[in-house]
Amino acid sequence: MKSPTELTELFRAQGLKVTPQRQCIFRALHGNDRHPTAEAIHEQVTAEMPTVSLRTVYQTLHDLADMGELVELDLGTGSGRFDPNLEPHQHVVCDGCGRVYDVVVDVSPIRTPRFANGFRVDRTEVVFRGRCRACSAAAGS
Amino acid sequence: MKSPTELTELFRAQGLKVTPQRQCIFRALHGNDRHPTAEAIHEQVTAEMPTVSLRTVYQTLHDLADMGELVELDLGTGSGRFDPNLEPHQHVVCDGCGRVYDVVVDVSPIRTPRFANGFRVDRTEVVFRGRCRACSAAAGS
DNA sequence: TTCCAATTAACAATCATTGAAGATTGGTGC
DNA sequence: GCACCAATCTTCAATGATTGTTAATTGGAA
Ligand SMILES: [Mn+2]
Ligand SMILES: [Mn+2]
Ligand SMILES: [Zn+2]
Ligand SMILES: [Zn+2]
Repeated sequence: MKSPTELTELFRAQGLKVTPQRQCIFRALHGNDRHPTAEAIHEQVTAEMPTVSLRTVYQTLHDLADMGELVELDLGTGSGRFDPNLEPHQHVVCDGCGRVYDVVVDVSPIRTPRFANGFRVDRTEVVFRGRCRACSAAAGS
Repeated sequence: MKSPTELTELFRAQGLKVTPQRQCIFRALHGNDRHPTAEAIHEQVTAEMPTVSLRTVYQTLHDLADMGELVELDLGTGSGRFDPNLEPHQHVVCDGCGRVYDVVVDVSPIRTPRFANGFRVDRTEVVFRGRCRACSAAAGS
């Protein structure tokens, strides 16, 4: 994702308004590697601007996703995750706490299957599931 | 998943009752490679037994999943999918119609990442996303 | 056949997300 | 600096998938 400053320019260039709400959301996302939910961003934003609605957060997240500045992920954790990391990478998901970590793996050795029925594969997603150290310890007790 | 007959025995052996509703659900799942939603199973079941509730379908699906006779998948298609295929395999998902196909790929060449923070990876999921022939054609028009 | 715990059906509630509509405001042009 | 209006924001209702609750029903052991 671009920096808040660059996003401000980008929004203006596209004829979109740059509101304080949006800028606050830009800042909450910038450099955020926690794969936050809309709710998580909302909490972070309301700490600074208490009146911002969750609806506005969703709208801005989708605007950014539409512009390709953000990727929305569905990792089966109950709610969508938003990822400002646009580099090709894969994810590690904890079954216990739902935390998501980035990981770079070479997926090229996976042979993309060929389908007789004309299915066109656009992307290959790899998700590593398991338990983080804290959740392993908790489950063992 | 075991056959309806075997499941009947298995349920009895576990002290669970074998109701006509459950048997009908067993039959709807047996050999089903469509990765049905609870709703889809419910439709199939109500064709034969119109009074079966969706709640009962969910309950039985979860019972089967708890017994390891079924795998519940969240492939980001909006609702959970239930898979009676217990062989190791991966999935191909159409972004258009949400249909899910089985595919067997060798995931062993993917190096499971090692994490300094003690994350224990239990399984590696690979999802191939794209469009089926019908949806490619529809999108092109 | 009796009986009771397991199961079922009906329905309310939850959670994440989206729809709708009226109130507010960024920023362009004066 | 001020007026204006489309874009945006807030509020609140609605959606769709799933789960909680509870009273009525029933499988199957005795
Ligand atoms: Mn990521
Ligand atoms: Mn499958
Ligand atoms: Zn964890
Ligand atoms: Zn399709």
